[in-house]
Amino acid sequence: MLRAKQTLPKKTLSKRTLSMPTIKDVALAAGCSTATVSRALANPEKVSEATRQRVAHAIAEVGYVPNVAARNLRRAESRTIVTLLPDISNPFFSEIINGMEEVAHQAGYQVLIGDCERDPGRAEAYFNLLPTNQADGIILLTSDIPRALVSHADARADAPLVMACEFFSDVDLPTVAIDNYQASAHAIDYLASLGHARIASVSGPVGNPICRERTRGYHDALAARGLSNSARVVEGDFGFRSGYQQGMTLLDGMEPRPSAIFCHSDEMAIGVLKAARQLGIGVPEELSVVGFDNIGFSEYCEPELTTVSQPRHEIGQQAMRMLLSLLAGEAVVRRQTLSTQLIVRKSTGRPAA
Amino acid sequence: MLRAKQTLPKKTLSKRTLSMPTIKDVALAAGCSTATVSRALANPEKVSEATRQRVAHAIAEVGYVPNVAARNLRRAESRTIVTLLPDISNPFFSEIINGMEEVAHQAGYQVLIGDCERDPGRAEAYFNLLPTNQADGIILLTSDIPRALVSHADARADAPLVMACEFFSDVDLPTVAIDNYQASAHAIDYLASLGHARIASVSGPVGNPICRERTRGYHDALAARGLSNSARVVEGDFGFRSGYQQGMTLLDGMEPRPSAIFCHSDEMAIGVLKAARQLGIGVPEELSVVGFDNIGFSEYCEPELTTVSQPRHEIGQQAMRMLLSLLAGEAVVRRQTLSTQLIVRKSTGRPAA
DNA sequence: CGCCAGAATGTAAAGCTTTACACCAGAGCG
DNA sequence: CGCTCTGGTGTAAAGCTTTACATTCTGGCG
Repeated sequence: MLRAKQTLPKKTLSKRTLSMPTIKDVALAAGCSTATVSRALANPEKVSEATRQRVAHAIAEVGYVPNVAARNLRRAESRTIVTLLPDISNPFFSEIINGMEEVAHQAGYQVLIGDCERDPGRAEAYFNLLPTNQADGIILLTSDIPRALVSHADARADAPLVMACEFFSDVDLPTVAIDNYQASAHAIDYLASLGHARIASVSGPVGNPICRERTRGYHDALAARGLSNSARVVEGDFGFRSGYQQGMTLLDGMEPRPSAIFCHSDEMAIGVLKAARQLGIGVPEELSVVGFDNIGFSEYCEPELTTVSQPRHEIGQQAMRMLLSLLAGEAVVRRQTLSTQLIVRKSTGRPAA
Repeated sequence: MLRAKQTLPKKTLSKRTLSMPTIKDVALAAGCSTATVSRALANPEKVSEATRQRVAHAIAEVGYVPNVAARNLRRAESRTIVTLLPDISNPFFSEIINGMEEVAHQAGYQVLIGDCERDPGRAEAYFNLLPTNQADGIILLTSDIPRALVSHADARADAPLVMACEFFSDVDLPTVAIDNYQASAHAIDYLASLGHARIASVSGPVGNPICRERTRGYHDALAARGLSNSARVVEGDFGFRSGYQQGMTLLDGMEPRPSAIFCHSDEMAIGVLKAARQLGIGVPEELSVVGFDNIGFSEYCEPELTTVSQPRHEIGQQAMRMLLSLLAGEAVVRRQTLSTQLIVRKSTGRPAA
């Protein structure tokens, strides 16, 4: 079907059939210099009203749209923020990302999502975007990256790095997160108040600081109720499968069997639910299960999951705001703690007997 | 804690404390011109072995890393591919994205994820990245965008646009997808072969071409079995909630009640499962449910979901390969169809009585 | 009236790379 | 020996914008 065109020189112009108008064309049309056009766009207050008008007209007339690459090159910035996360397929992150994008776009920034899926090399590649101005800042949604990448960052108080949800035990970055200790303790307290005396926990990776915090909250809350001797923590990886496996461990192997299980993620809680089902253990009659994150599924599993909800959208927004402030050279509150909420659904109840 | 530094001029150098070495520095160190350095990197075969060595050394010595912004400006490209999707929080897309990123990174491209979450303005903004060389191409994972954006694209055979999963009824873009008609017909056939005679369907948005295809497959498969008169299709939006609501419509309102429901997404199928549970309808004894997509959760719901699986990773890979070929000016097979698989789990069985 | 401040604008360099073109030397060949 | 290639390299322009600095002009003030 190839129409006309055929007679073209070679195979040039696959893009930009007619090359886009540049700032020069605008200057010509407006009868002023390129500098003035540039100023009219970037610092309107430095240009007279009349000129501003003429420039605006000229821009519309020639259909000018600024070449961002050239601008970024000159300004030594990219207007791009990278967010590093361990696993893009975990729905927990999507709402956070939405929050981030919302404020980023409003400020004229792009968000580049960096999936590190447990390959530390990836993280390094993304960090390398920083010194070359391919990215202006990074928001970390994972602490599972080579420490060397960030270790020097807490010295420079204005390094364009912020953590969201997670944190490092040894590097002090600006952070927005929840109080994991509190949230966990509160969940345990809730279970204890229902009468549970044997409360086990499926933790996330024990190397993960937020899991440590949660486990600390778990132990302390148990201790406060004098239930320390029944404590039992097993390790998962936040995913369905590990929840199922560890659920089996806790429910099939142990004697006496726990009457409640607190999980560090909804996916693992749902895995535990499956294990219980398979073993013929009724939830919540014989076993209570609490998850963490309040992902979409948690309302649709059987039974609906009691879980700790984080304000994910807000976490994303705040983290991005914090990073943009950092980039603007403004002072920031280096630690923001947002509140959680225990959402009680159908997977928890009083223990049998 | 602010160390030394305090005595700095103003607040300059927040980045690039020591400005990065440029290609000039390398040229100096290697005793050649910048052109030669550039060639040594981009077209090694055009440079003598000896020079190549010297350049390599010089690069290592001065710690040079190319300025991508400058390169992109000069080359009028961005090495960035945008993928437009309707909803980032839908886990269906994450595996596709992984596939895309895999081949993109290998080829030195970045993937920018564009979440259009039902705001058509967003899509337009992303399309505008194309003429300004902020993006080199777009992969569409949604057909729900203003038609004007793509309508002229099928004329130019080499427009850097490809569709994955979805397609337009009226615009003929290079596409990689499954055979939705087939896949749907196969699922219905499977249900019919179990003995089901009243098979309803929860479709995705009826304006969506892939849903039309699936519904066509549904009707034809029914007709082939002489079951046309029992056909019943209701519309959802792929999400949990709509599945639940339409499940209620089908199961609570209708007489006689369908004995099987075929859903256009796993989320909706899981919603139907919840509706059935709430109405005390046993699955699979009294009702069979089939989903679509085989998302992670489908193995962990109750009962485990029978579903149509798409090769998501491969779809992502192929789509990206196709786009990169397009960009390279190579000819491409404009329509790639990948095969699906019906994964039978526990949510389907022979109808009662 | 002369000078100065300040507003408005222009000039040109800088940001870093790629690449068209020119140049040179050496090889092969008539 | 002279010519033509060709492989290897250098020069400088181009890609587009921003911005430091220079310039012009105006009005105000002493």
